[in-house]
Amino acid sequence: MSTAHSAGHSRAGGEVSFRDLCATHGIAVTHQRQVLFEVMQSIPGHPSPEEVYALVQERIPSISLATVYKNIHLFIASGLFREVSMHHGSLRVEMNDRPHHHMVCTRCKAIYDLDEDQLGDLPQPHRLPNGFVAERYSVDVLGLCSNCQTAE
Amino acid sequence: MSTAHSAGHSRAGGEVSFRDLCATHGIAVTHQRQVLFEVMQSIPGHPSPEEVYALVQERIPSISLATVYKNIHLFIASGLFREVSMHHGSLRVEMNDRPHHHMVCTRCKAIYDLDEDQLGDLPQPHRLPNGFVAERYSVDVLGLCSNCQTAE
DNA sequence: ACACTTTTCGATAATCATTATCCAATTAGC
DNA sequence: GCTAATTGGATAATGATTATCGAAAAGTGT
Repeated sequence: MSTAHSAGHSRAGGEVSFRDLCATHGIAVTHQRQVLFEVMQSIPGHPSPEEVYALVQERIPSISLATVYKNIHLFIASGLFREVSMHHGSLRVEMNDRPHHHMVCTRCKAIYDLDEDQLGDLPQPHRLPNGFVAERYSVDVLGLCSNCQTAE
Repeated sequence: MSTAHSAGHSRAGGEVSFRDLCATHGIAVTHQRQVLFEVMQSIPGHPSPEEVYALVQERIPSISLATVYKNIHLFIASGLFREVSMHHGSLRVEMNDRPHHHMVCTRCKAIYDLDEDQLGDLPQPHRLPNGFVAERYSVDVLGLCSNCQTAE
């Protein structure tokens, strides 16, 4: 039988592609990273690190929460995943009472207000999935502020 | 001279309106709330509680950080201010690799994915203020999920 | 496969943001 | 002004995340 013996390169179904991914992104392949990656891809929605930790523990009981954090950050930095919100980690309050949106610098995390009329008209949602009722839109324009464009 | 003696009601320039605001929103008027409110309104951008605390301390050196937190939350709950981001406080990761946006329930904070084509076309930004260069848009549709619509 | 170098992992202490607690001080309503 | 209810201040407690550091595993050249 043609049992795959692709030791060197790779390219079969799923398992091997993670090695390629790591090679592409220049990070080392470890067992915990592989399992972490697979578990995260299998989770719908946007789990917290603790939730990911709990699920990975089913396969690697000895894994440490610190490892989960380290590798989630590594995956984000490598571009394998992405943060849901680029906003500051601490409570931020909106004092601008005019309707507006935000420009968020993905590098330095600065948030600038962007008046609604500077953005253009947003689509009106007819019907949203799951019976969700919209109250308003909040748009983040993600990009680089002028400072961070020049910085290396 | 017609020096205002509006002891009871109010309505002059700025200072008094805070009493009205509190009355409208059913919260008690205290010195620290008044100063906190004024300081926050004078700050551009989206300061952290620590930053607000530092500035309020200039006027009320004895104020406690806990008081700042308590009243920022009170102001948000009363509708005087609003949170910049409704997202969860902990790190959330995006595993959905298709272009999409989010529906965020303002009550239970759940985040649902919303495929890009379910939303409609977004405006193309021609030129953004401060030389900001946009990479992509991220839209949060804020509202209530089906569960929270029925809940009291 | 082997020895060596570098990176990663696991355990845990440390840090940061936020919340809870509890008593003194201040408001609100007579 | 008097009394009850609310708020403020100091600080301990909690929850999330990061730093530290020796042990284990991965990467590399042979």
